[in-house]
Amino acid sequence: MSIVFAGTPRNAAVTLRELLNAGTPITLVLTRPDAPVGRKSVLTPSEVAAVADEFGIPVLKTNNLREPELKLLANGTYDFAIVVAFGVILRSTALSTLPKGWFNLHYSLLPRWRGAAPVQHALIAGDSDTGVSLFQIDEGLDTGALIAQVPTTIQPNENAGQLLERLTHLGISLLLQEIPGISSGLAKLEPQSESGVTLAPKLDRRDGYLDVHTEADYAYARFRGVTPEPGCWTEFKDQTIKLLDVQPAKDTVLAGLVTLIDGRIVLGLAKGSLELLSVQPAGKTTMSAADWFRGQQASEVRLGKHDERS
RNA sequence: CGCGGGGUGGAGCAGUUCGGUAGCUCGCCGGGCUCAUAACCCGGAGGUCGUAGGUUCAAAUCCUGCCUCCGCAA
Repeated sequence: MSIVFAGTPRNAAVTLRELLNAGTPITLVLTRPDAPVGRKSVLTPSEVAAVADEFGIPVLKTNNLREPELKLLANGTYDFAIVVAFGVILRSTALSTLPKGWFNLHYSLLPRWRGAAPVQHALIAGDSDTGVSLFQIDEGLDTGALIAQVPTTIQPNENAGQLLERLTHLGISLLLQEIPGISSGLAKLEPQSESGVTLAPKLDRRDGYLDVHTEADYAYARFRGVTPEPGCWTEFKDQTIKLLDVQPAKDTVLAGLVTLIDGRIVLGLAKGSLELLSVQPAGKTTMSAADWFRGQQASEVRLGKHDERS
C-alpha cells in the first residue's frame, strides 16, 4: 500500500504530519512550487514541502499535472491520493492515474460551500454549524461522492483561523478512520445531495472591507470570516486601517464613529456596535485599539469612506 | 531598482513646511482626597528625537548613506 498526499498550506502540513506520525504509508507528496513570500518576495517552500522534507519523503512541486508528473503517478507504485488544500485543479487525466482514485478532505458539509474558501463563507453567512467532508474527487468542483462527514457547531466568537484549526483536527481524525476503508476498497461512496448546494469562491482583499453602514451582526460575521485571511479592514483618513480583533458590543454609537465608552473603544455600525480591541493603521505596527485611539487625541474619530454620509 | 507611510522618555501621538536643545494623552513611582473607584488633586523619575556623516553660530527640524517596521502591489 502506497499513498500520495497532495496539499500546500499550514493546515495541510499539520494533517500530513499527523498522518505520518500515525504510520500512514505516504510515499510521495505533491505540493505547489515555492512561492515568493512577503514584501521582499523571498522564495519559500510550502509548509507541506517542509514537513515532507523533514520526514524524508519525495516531493513533487507543481502547479499543474502534465505528462511527466502523470507518468510518475501512474507508474504502478501508488494506490490512491489524499488531497488537502492542494490548490491545483485535477483534471480527468490526473484522476485516472491512480487505481483507487483521489480523495479530498473538504472543510464544509458538502454540498454546502463547494470551492476554495468554505470556512470563511460559512462564517460570513452566519452558519450555525459546519464540518468536514471526505469524498472521492471527480471532474466537478467538489462534487464527488461522499465517504463520510463530521459535523461541528460553530462557536459564537470563532474566527476563520480558529475554525480552520478545529476542522483540521476533525479532518485528521476522519482521515485516520477512513483511510483503511479506502485502502481495502470497502469504503462506501454516496452521491452528494442535489439540494443545498452553495459555492465558496476564494476571497480577496476586498471581501475583508468592513462597511460601517452594515448591521453589527452582519459585520461581526464578516469580521470572523475574513480573519486572519484576507483580513478585515476599513478606512481612516483615506488610508487603510486593519481591524485585527473586535468583539460585539451593546452600545449605541452613530454609524462610522469611534468613541470611548467606559474604557472601551466602540465603533458604531448600523443597528449596533463593535468594540475594537486591536488595530493596525497603514504604515504602523499592530497596536491595541486603546493606544490607537489615545493617539488621535479626539473624543471621537470617524472610520469608513471620507465621502460617506454626513 | 514596483508604489507608498513610519521610526521622538514604558505605550500611542504632536512638533519637521517657516532650523533656536522637547510637548500631549496615558502608563509608572510617591503623596493627598474619598465609603469607594479604570474617578479626582499634588509632586516625581524617565528621552544622545532609529543610525552614520554633512551644512550651520545653532538640527528632532535641511542634505546624503544605511538599518528597521509597516500599508499596497506581486
